[in-house]
Amino acid sequence: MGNVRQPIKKKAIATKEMIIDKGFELICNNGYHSVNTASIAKYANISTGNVYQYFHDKHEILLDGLNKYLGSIMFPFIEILEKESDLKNNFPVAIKRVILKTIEVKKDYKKAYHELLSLENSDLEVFKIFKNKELEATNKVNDILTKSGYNLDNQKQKAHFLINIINLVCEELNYHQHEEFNYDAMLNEVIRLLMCLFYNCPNCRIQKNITF
Amino acid sequence: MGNVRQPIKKKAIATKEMIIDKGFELICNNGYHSVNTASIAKYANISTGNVYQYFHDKHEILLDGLNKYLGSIMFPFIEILEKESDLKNNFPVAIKRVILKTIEVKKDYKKAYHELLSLENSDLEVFKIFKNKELEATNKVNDILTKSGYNLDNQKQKAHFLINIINLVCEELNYHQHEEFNYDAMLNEVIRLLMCLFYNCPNCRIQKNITF
Amino acid sequence: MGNVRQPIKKKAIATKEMIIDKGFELICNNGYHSVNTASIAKYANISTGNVYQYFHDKHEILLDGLNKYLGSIMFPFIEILEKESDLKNNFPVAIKRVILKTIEVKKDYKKAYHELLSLENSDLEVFKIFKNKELEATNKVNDILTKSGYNLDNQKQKAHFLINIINLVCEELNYHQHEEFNYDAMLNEVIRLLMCLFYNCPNCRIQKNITF
Amino acid sequence: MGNVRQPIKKKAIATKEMIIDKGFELICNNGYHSVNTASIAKYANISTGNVYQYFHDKHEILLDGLNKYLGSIMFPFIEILEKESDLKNNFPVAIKRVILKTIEVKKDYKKAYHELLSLENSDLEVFKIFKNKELEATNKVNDILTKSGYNLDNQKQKAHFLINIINLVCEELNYHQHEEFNYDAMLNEVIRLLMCLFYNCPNCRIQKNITF
DNA sequence: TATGAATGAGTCTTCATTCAT
DNA sequence: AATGAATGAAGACTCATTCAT
Repeated sequence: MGNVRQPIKKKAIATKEMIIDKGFELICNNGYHSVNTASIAKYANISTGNVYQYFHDKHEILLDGLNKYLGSIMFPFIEILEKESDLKNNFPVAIKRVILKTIEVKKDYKKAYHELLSLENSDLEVFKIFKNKELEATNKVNDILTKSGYNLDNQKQKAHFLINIINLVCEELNYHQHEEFNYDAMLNEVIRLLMCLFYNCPNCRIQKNITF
Repeated sequence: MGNVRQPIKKKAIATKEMIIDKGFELICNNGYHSVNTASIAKYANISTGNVYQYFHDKHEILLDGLNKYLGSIMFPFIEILEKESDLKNNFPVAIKRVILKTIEVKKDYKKAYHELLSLENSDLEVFKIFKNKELEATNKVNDILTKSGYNLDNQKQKAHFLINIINLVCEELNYHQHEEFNYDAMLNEVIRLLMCLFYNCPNCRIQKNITF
Repeated sequence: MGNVRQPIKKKAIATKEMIIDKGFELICNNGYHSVNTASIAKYANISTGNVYQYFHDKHEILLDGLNKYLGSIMFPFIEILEKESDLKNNFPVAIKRVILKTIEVKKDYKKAYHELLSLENSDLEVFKIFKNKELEATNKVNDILTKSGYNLDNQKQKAHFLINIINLVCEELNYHQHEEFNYDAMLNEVIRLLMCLFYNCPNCRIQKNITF
Repeated sequence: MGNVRQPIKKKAIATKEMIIDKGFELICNNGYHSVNTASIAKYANISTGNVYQYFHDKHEILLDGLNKYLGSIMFPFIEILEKESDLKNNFPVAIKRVILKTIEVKKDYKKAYHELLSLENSDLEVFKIFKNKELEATNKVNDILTKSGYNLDNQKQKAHFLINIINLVCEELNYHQHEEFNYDAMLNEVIRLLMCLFYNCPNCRIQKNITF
């Protein structure tokens, strides 16, 4: 594998970014295995060889693209949550709004979403980036919760769980629609569950003492 | 694409099954893209050309393998749950046992699990098989719940949710370990959540009436 | 690097040999680096892919070709020497005849000769094959000498030296002609030297006792 | 192919020499085909494009390097021989010393030696430079012999032969070691041969009159 | 002169599929 | 039905050289 260059001149830096952006776009839309370096070069308006000035191989383009964009594709939820000013006193309404907005944002990422999940599960390095981004997201949510006045046992795990639940719901609603399901009811159930998770529920408190 | 034969003689049927089994095994362990037809043929103890007597193409082997084995790989949970005799009166303990057993079973499927998730997200036909199997699983769980004496609102959705949550937890515990998390606490939280989902919780009942 | 097949059917065995023969011929005539697998395939009247059924890569074709042909290209001398019936009693005349015949045979290998020497010096595996063939040749010459009635000190080294000297002369006369040299005289000098090497020369016997 | 500049300013001359030196060093150590112009430029501390200010192509760097350094790599023997003051009266001891010193010097050139031999045999222009340098060396040795008081028939050819034999021995001892050979005996045989070549040997004188 | 970015033809290699027997 | 040989299109990557600044 040849050496790669660090772009120095302005135009070259732009070229490198262009390769990441266009390459990642193609990969997300058409699938990593269906995209070849020639098409990336063409789409980025450069020659094939130029790709290899800045990247060891096609894979590296993918990884750079993931590091640049994965957060906003997989966890747009964070940014949306950050804008909720009165989360603690208004949890169910706020969280429902957040979920619905997240679903909307994720609608644009349908193809990318599937392709990236596919890569996460077939490529160890991609998997690691996912884990890192997920951890980052968890920490951010935890911070938001703390800033919003929460101070819970196992709060970080709960933040993690929140993220996973939201993503699950978004997947269900955006990509996995089973026609016979009543998704509105499901959404309310989910919010009820999250209430149990984030608020002291006397019933649940009792259950806590049950050893299982 | 040549025509394929429907095997009639016993030996031919056995050959076809052998191709499915060995091919699917190789795909699960090494990845669909890394396995070529020559190695499948070799592993199945037949000649390369003979594969195409029974299958239009490599892809068909995958699909047949999925139809045959996907259920037991992705939803071993069902079989385990079926054996719990006293689910309703003993939910938290029973469900914890079920989860732990499921985790154990899934440990053996680590490679297959990732590869199949990868294919689910990159291959529409695989995706459809997943959806079918998931629906089947949901219906079975719903039946089990009914037989166990449950009669809940949105029971099917809840069954669906139960499956998703279990799978999420198994993934977390088997494949996605973040070192800093306390997985024991997380497991208990999950069970608490499932209690909220399957039992009337006064606190939650109140919340139900909140419009969000 | 993919797996290779052992040809089983007659035609396939012929195909493999054809690849070795035609590939080696092209390499010898045009140079290893100038020959590509496509041209080998074309010259052997097969498809590019078929080359890789029997060889891991281009390099393996070279090595197989060397093992098959290097001996007769580099050491045709042996076969020629074998035919001399009265070597011991007629050494100078016989050895001159052998040298001249060897030169004639080697004239046909001019291109091959240079290319192979080039590869010997740039490719460790080729180098090793050269060494093996050279040792083989040395042993054969040693046997011929013994059969011809020689029984000398360090006879094997002398055989080795004989080969090297012959090759040197052939190179000089066939490929390295400096116009200003009198090659006929040189040839006679060489034969004189070989006499010194293979016969008891009183003068030299004295020198033997000199410690240097 | 663009035109090249003849460097006039001191710095430019230094740059050109740097390219030759560093380029030739890389080629000798890593092989002509494995070294690319980018790495030569980098190693010479200039930019890629700048190489082409001084050289038409990569090949020209090689040729310039050869013209500059080939003599001292291939024929260090000359310089060593030049220092022997009493060659004629002390031939066997002197020549043995010369050979051993030459072997020592050549030990440092192992990689270069092979690479250059490889190029000699694959590149006609390189071949020509080799021939020129060899002729130069022959003439120098001839001069040394004359100055040392020799006045032999075919003295130039003998000088040429001397060089070739020395190189052969050095190769054998430095690079081609066959474990089963007794190299000390071989060295003595070689010196004995050279005695036959450079001194009137009565036995051999007789043989001279044999017509073969 | 010098820089480093850009070019694009060329090469090896893979593999699903088809063919001949 | 079965074998294993053959096909050939396609893709990743290299690198000497030229270009724009």
